[in-house]
Amino acid sequence: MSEADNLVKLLCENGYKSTIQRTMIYEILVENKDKHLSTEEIYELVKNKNPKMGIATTYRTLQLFEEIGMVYKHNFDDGLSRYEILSPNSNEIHQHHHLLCKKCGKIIEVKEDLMNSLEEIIEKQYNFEILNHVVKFTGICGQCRNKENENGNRKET
Amino acid sequence: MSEADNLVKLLCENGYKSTIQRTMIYEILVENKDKHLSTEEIYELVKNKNPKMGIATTYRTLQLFEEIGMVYKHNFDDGLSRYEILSPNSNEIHQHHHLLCKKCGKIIEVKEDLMNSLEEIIEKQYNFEILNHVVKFTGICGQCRNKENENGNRKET
DNA sequence: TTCGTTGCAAATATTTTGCAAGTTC
DNA sequence: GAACTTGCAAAATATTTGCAACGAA
Repeated sequence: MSEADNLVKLLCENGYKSTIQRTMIYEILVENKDKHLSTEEIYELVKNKNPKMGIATTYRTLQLFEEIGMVYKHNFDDGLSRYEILSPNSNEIHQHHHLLCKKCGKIIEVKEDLMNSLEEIIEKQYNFEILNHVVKFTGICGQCRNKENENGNRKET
Repeated sequence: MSEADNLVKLLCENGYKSTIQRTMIYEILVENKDKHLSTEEIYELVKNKNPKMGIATTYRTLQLFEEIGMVYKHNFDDGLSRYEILSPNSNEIHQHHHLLCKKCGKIIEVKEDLMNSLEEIIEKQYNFEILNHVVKFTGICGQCRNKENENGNRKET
């Protein structure tokens, strides 16, 4: 249970309460660190342990976890939101390079941090024909940063 | 109308017919080159010119356009698919750098191709606090490339 | 004429929300 | 005990599909 201390702390810091449901979802995410589980999949896994679990709670919890920066919400264009827990200790930017095959939908994860001549290397190393690529940065824009400073760090309602 | 020749050619090459609806959607996309219109928005714009237009056709057409590489399907996590026409003449990889604000949902487009020390520059230049970033490459994976060679270049059914 | 395409309506699928009951601090 | 959280069911939203009528080659 000591692992979950991190969760309790994060929730508390953001003005949220610790509940059995949130803890169970957290545990499932930790057990599946390296996967990209969908909301439905997470819900099913939690329901195995606690049959009373509701799907709405799962949606609400994962949304909350994203808000407090505990998970990353992937979008692989398969019509589902998929979540991956972020390492709590590192402040480094979590970097993921994914190769999404348009034909079979397979997701190939590239581990290395190849920002330079990335494309060339990927083309060769993975035999992957790059048709298109997108770089997305998620964060807080200037305007919101300013507002944050005005309002302190309170939770929105 | 000469612009649309490109559409007719692309459709024909892929075994599809040219229709009024496809042409109209193409024209709307060309008129809004630099925007990221949602399916609904495209549908509304086309319906202004042709009130008989159906939403299902819009969905089907945009799906088709993506398949033949005429458009890029953006995902900005706002629950909608957004489309942008791709320049037909250039074979270069269409590169987009987007700053997505998690709080207000604003999409800031970064025009420059800054792959090196990108983060540092963005942090300063846009006053954007980067929490996370993802690099996605869309294309064809090795397995599918091999299959393509076996099957020739036929349309899937 | 043949077969792809359209428009409508109904069906799916995912996610969100209202609300009463239950839980946490 | 006050305020937050849950579970259920209903609602909302986006997208897909069946099918008869239509249109393009």
